[in-house]
Amino acid sequence: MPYWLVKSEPTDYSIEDLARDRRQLWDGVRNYQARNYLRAMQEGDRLFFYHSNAKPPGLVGLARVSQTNLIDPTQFDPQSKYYDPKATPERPRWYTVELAFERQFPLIPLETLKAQFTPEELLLVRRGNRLSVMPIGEAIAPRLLALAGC
DNA sequence: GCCAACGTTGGC
DNA sequence: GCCAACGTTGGC
Repeated sequence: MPYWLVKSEPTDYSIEDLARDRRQLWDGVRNYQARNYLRAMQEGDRLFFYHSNAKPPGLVGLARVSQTNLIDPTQFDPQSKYYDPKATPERPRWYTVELAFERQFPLIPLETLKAQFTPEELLLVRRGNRLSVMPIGEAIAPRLLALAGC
């Protein structure tokens, strides 16, 4: 089963928020590459949850894909900061998934990830990487799980 | 708060 | 289709 990584600013939506809500529509992604990864997700895939713009930034938990290929409703909402005037219900642009909380674990700081993985192994530590959704290599997932104590 | 990296927009 | 200008991300 594939693994993924999703970023979120904890002031925006944190792993604690997901633990409380149990499930959350992952709306607001407005990058085509990230969207394509979202569309490729299958129910049951697991995701590492990353806190960006945090002190320190790092991995904080695990989630699971609970629903796939959902139309992001915020694209049609003029009140939403994710509103996309070029999207119509007939021709939606933005798709996403629903996440289900699995577990929180002690922070694995970005610094540790940089020390343990090469940029080739882990997209996250690639210089200048700004993708908020990315795949995790099959060989890398067990190493991350081990670091997380899972 | 700074700024490098990167994506998007829009004029031509 | 090119590319400069601009906006955003996100580490530091």
